[in-house]
Parts: sequence; structure tokens; C-alpha cells
Amino acid sequence: MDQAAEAIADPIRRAILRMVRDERLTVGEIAARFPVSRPAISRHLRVLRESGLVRDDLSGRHRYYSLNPDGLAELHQWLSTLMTPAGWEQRLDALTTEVYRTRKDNRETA
Amino acid sequence: MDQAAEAIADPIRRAILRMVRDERLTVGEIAARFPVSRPAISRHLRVLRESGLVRDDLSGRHRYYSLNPDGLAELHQWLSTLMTPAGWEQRLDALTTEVYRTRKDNRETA
DNA sequence: CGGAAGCGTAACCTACGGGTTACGCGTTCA
DNA sequence: TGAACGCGTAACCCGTAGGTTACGCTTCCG
Repeated sequence: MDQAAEAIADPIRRAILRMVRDERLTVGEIAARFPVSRPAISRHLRVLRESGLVRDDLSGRHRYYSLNPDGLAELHQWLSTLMTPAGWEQRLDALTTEVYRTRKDNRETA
Repeated sequence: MDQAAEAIADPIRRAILRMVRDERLTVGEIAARFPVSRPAISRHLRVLRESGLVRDDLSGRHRYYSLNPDGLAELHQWLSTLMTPAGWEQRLDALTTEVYRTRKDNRETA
């Protein structure tokens, strides 16, 4: 979780996450949408990858990046428990987790 | 939201957030639990305050810090929309937001 | 009152994050 | 098969985040 919290601190990395939410993109495609060099984007992607927020699939000389919902879920869960006072039952968090877990299963079995 | 995402990047600030989740604490009380100087903690608290994650109540020469759930909710919502694919209905997010908003109203009318 | 307690801020130093260019390796295709 | 493409990494530079000490302003209390 610590690495993920650090990863989303950078505005470029947050923008990348939004980009690869729905479509898988190559490094070049991502870099083309930013005013910084391709190696810089490559390092941002490395940070996101090592923090578990994105995944990469190699295909020939291309490397496709896509969102990894599991990494996001960790952060999401951390924020949930932080927002939840001591006395409050964690029923809602359990519901949220359950729903996302179900979606994940659906993805994997598709 | 951007400021909040930056604020939680630091491990000390994340620990502070967990500390003031249930009880309001003074700067001295917080600083006593870290191996860094009090001015350093004071600046961390300033970052958290300006990012909307904590609130401060002055009482004499003491300054009590407590969690501000509204700030957390923003980040929480951002992660929710990020985890939610394009086709997915946002019913769950709406439910989550509604529940937290209701709790907030209860706090304010108490 | 005057000193101590509690806190914020300024000034300073250092480590590190993020930018760039240069380079090397694997893959494609004319 | 050799040239071009796609990408990762190393080396380097610079700005800034986060640490410290020194200082000043309120607020409490003997």
C-alpha cells in the first residue's frame, strides 16, 4: 500500500492511470499525450508497475500497459478504514470489497 | 484532490491520519510519537491541513488536530471512479457517497 | 508580572524525485 | 540481413521536499 500511495502522488502518474483505465496502451501512445520525453514516461510506468497499480503485457516489440484494479483496491480499502470511526460497523466496507471481488472473479473467468 | 493525493504520499503523514482518526491530539502529543522534531511534525500537519485532510481547533495555547472525513471522501471517490470500468454502472459509488454523506449530516446536527 | 509551556515560521542543509540525453537490446520487415 | 522501430536503463542535472536549529508570539500559572 505504501508504494501505491507514493505512486499516485504525481499528477502525470494519476493521468496515466485514468488513460489505461479502459484501454491498454503502449509506452509510445502514452508518452505522445504528455509534454515530457518517452524515457520519463517509461520510468513513471515502472513506478506504477512496481506499486501494483498497472500491469504490462509484452507483444512483440510492443509493451501494453493496463490498469490493475487489485492495486487500486488496496488503497481504496485503506481510505475506507480511515474514514470509518472506531464505533462504526464495517458493514459497508465489506459490501464494497465483496462487490469488487465479484467483479474481479467475473473478469478472470471470462 | 491533487493536494490530498500528495499529502498521503508521506508515511509520517499517513501515520498521523491514523492517529487522529478517533481522538483529537495536540501537536506535542503527535510529535512525541515520532523520532523527528516537533517543527517537522508541525509542517506535516500544515500540509495535511491545507489539503483538507485534517482540521484544527484552537483551545488556549493548545491546538487540537482531528481527521476531516470530507477530505478523505474526495480521494475515496476518485479511486472509486478509477476502479470502475466504463461500462459499469456507478450505483455502488453513489451508495457509498450517500452513506458517508448521511453520517456527515448526523455529525453536524448532533 | 515574569517565566515557562505550546506552537508556528524562517533559514539552512541534504537527499531524492523527476527531467533530459545517450545508449543498448530485441523485434519487425523491405 | 541490415536498417528502422519500440522500449528500458544508465548517467547526469536541478528543483524541491523534509530534516534540523533558532527565534518569536500567545497563553497559562506561581
